[in-house]
Amino acid sequence: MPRKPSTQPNDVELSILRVLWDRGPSSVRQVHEVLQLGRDAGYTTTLKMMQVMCVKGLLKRDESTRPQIYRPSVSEEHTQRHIMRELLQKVFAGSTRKMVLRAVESGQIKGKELAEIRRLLENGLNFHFWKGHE
Amino acid sequence: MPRKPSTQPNDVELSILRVLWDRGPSSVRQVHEVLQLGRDAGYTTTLKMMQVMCVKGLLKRDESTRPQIYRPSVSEEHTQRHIMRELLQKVFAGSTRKMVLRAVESGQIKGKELAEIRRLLENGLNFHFWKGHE
DNA sequence: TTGACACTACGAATACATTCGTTACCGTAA
DNA sequence: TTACGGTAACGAATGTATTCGTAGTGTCAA
Repeated sequence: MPRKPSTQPNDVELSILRVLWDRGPSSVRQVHEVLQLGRDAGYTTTLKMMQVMCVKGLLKRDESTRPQIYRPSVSEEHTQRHIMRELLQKVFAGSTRKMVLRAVESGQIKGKELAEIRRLLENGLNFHFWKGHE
Repeated sequence: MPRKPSTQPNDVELSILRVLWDRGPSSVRQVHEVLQLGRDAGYTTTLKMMQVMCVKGLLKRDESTRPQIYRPSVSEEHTQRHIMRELLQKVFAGSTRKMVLRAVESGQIKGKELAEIRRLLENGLNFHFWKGHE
């Protein structure tokens, strides 16, 4: 009596996606070397993870080159949206207000970034407002 | 060659915590009945989960009564903060700005809640500002 | 063409997560 | 006290997640 497969990338998968999002399409070894900074897995572990992610549809692989090059098949933006939407329900019981507040709290915000956030929020809110969400 | 135990409550555990946070200390049956609305697990499954959560330190149990009463040993606020802090690194590469923006986007925001969010944000930002985060 | 070396594929190994079936307990109504 | 109905405890069952060891392939220089 097992659990159901997760719809979203898990922790390790996210760390791999992070590398690919930041540095663009890469070989397994390139990804692996960046990951080494944060943990201590073997090369074949990284390889296996990326192979599994291909099966799950999280990555695509270009086999025409050697070594093979992997790229994300999901965008950073889309993934972030999806995760936040799930979190909104699971952790914040649907309260956007509370989630936004916690998001703001979560960072050690510098004065400069603070102003930038404020500005972006005005845009974000207006955007939603004008989109017609009542 | 296994994985390391997760530091945070997983999905099912969160759904149980949600019930306890919302309705206060409850028996297994009470929790189970609320959960039934969303899924289809048996009573003993819910029981087992809550027992495991006690071992993990997520819940505490009052054995002086019958049926036994469970309460969260972690606060909703603390859990939300922790999850958001992790997410900030894993999903948003440390960009508070982007996380806040996605949080705002994630909800279908109504006009009334929109104003409230804006107000809370001013408070939140000022709070952080005055706390001295440069 | 062949050896050296890196890159791939496969599948075993093992802890974790989740779900139940079964059995043991408890308190109470009769 | 005893049977009954609900509650708890246990441990089995079975995916999933993660990690590697080992063996197979490909590339390229000498």
